[in-house]
Amino acid sequence: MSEQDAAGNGYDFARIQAKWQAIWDELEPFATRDPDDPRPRKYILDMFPYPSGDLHMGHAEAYALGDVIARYWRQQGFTVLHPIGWDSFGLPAENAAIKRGLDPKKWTYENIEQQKKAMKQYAASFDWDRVLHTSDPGFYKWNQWLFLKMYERGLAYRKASWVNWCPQDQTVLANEQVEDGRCERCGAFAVKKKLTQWYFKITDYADRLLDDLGQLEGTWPSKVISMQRNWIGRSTGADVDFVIEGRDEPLTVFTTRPDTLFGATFMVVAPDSDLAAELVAGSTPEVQAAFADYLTQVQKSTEIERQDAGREKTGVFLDRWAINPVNDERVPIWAADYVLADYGHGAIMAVPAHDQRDLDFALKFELPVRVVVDTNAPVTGAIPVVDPEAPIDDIPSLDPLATGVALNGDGRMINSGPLDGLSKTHAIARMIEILEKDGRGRSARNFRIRDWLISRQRFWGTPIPIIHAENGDLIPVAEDQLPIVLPETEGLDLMPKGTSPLGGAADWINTTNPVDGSPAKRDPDTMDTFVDSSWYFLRFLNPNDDTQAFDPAEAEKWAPVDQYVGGVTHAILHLLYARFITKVLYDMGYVSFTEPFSALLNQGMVLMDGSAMSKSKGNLVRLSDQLQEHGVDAIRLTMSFAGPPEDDIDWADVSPHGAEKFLARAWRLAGDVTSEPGVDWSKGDRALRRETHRFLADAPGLVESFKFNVVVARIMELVNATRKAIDTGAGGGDPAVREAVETVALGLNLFAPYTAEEMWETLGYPPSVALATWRKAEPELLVAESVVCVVQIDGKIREKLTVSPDATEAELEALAMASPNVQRTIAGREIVRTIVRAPKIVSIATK
RNA sequence: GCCCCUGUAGCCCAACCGGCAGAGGCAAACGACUUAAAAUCGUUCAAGUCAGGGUUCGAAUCCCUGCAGGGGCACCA
Repeated sequence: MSEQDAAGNGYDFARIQAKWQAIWDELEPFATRDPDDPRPRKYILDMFPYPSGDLHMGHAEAYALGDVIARYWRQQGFTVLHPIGWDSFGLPAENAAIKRGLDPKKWTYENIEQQKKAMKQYAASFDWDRVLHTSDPGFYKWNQWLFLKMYERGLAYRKASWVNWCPQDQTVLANEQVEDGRCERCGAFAVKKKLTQWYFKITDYADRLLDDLGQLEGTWPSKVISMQRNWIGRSTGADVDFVIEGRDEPLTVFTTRPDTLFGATFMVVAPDSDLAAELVAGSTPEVQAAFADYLTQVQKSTEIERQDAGREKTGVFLDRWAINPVNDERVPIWAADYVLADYGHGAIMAVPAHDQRDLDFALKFELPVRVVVDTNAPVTGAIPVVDPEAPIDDIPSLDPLATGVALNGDGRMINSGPLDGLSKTHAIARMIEILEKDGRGRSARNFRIRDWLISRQRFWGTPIPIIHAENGDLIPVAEDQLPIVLPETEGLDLMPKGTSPLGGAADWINTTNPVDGSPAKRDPDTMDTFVDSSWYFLRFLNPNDDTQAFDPAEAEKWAPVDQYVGGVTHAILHLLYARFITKVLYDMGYVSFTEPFSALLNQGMVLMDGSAMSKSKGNLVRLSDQLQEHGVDAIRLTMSFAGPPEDDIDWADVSPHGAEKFLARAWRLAGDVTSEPGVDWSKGDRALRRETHRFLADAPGLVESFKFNVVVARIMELVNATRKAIDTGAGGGDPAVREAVETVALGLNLFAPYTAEEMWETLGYPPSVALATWRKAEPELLVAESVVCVVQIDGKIREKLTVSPDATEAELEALAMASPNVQRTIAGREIVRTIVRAPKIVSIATK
């Protein structure tokens, strides 16, 4: 297949691959076993895959990049933990079971075997001793343990609420799993369903999840940080209590604009909230009927319709009234679906003059609008503007009733009693003071993020370790009873029907109440698979320990993960959950750190002709075909060389064939080296040595800043220089040539491990190049003998001087002034300024 | 609507703190090899950095405006 192609000279990747796979299997160079290894440690982790069958181009990119980093740190003298496992619970296995009658367990583990083989062929330097599968009872036992710990702390709880339901997958979805109103997995429109479900209380950690993002600044992609910030969505403002006529309890609302409280002319409650139901119950029969109609209509509308900001406002008046706490005005209470039941208090004060949504609503239902901020007035920075007497200019342009545009900018308060004359920021602070003094409000914060819904009505997941007593009590399973193992699928109907298939496993679901021995049932639901992946990185430390989830002492040694590598598709879901669980484990005292992943690299996607590959688009490039055609090393190299790792790779723009040619070229160098190992480098050709050492000096920084494409380019340069030295210069026997080729092998180990091993062996060394250490550049070889100093006159280059690298500024200036070119150019001009930056540039400014 | 990122040869991409725009690759052209082509090897070619303005002795790099592309959040009070 490749005997005579790329190189025409016998570079046969298929032969090399087969040869080294066998050697690696024997040598196991990447197992991390010695607990007393004195070397510094690095934990390099690739996001573990779902066992989907074959590896695809996306895997190939991710594992190539992660492996560069793992191999790099080994070369730098670190002991590297680089494990792999499988995120092996989840819907595809179950769907395959339903569709094709396969056992999900069998399907899963067969796929894992296939992928494992492919990963080994791909030369990923994983520690194969530490493989884990989340679908092993030995793993999910600890998932159940984690659940119980969360339950003990009140962080796992059950509540009835409107949840996202996927009618296709017949299961609930977490908020994070709904995209544009659709199930992120199957694309079906999600619908709302009221169900009692298990939640993890991630909102308790919202502040810390947001604030700690600051620690990740610089080591996480700023894109991911901002996505998480957006997702958590903290707003600051105030809670304000409104007295309701005919109700003992006040109605509390959250607002980010307490300064506009004097402009609150009505209130709105979410129609699907308990509050609306209660208020309506105290109203007239006519209102009750109208409300019932409205509620039905709201619940029929899909999430998509409801989220369309441009859609016309709807609502019903409840014929109930509240009292504005600052001016004692009676304000009507409406129900409208632009207010969400599960944000804030499910109710708002409406300030139509200064909020577009409220204004739209007021215009439609002819509710009063009162301007309380003169947005035309100048705002003078931090100093409060206190001049209530100043005239309010240009009132008509300020009239939202006329323009239909709410005034949400800053300005000077008017019509607001004690706030009059203040600017927005000062008015907000002042209003909060007033409210707090009167006990009618307080400063408050709200979050966009909701609690994490973790129950799923599916079979292939971790059973929730809770027993339901006949009287409805929830009894956690005792820790020593774990794991609650999934029943066999034989005879079980896995068809989705809205309730968990586990409910149909009579032998399994029926149990006894551990308290009194009475009949009881197990919880029929399984956990979201994101629970598994939120702590799996700790399980790698001792994956077979059946006495604890992970060993805190090992965690102390290895964790947090030094470098995490994976796709940006998990920017919110997985990474947020893992951060959350890590903080919970910290609070419980199991770990001493609060962030799981110290650094994150998001690789881009592999595209074809500008769009994601898919069978239906007909632009699918099969990894197996590419490997067959060009070999593992060429594909890995292509992935690394295509561009910055976080950019998408368009397979139409890259050249695996070019990579293959280059590897053959590099490989041939090794055969042309005629000196023996151990020759004295110092006698070698100086120019080539300088190239080699420049590379040795620069490569580490480039790898550490993820400029893999540049490192590859630098290896290419070194290969080109070495080729030239062999053919037309020093010759294959020169020690500098051996030094250069050995350096190429060390560099290629990161990107093309098979070729690197083969070269290393040809050069006369025993395996493995992956365990060889990087060489230090010799400083004296890094200083150039001469450098070019540019002379600029008024920004234009007029002369280039060849000078010693340690020429002084005075020398350079003198040299520049002595140059005929310079003299000619400045003749008759007055020199205003001369700037010298030794040894690079002399810049002369004239008048 | 709010927020973020990116625009450099035909294409993918380099360029440290602002200091000679070019490292590498792809494509192309030419040459060698070949009866010829492919493959292979060698040589060569290329833009003044999206547009406009500003700061500076000096701008791809910093600032402002605009255009183009990509992404995140979005009836979140």
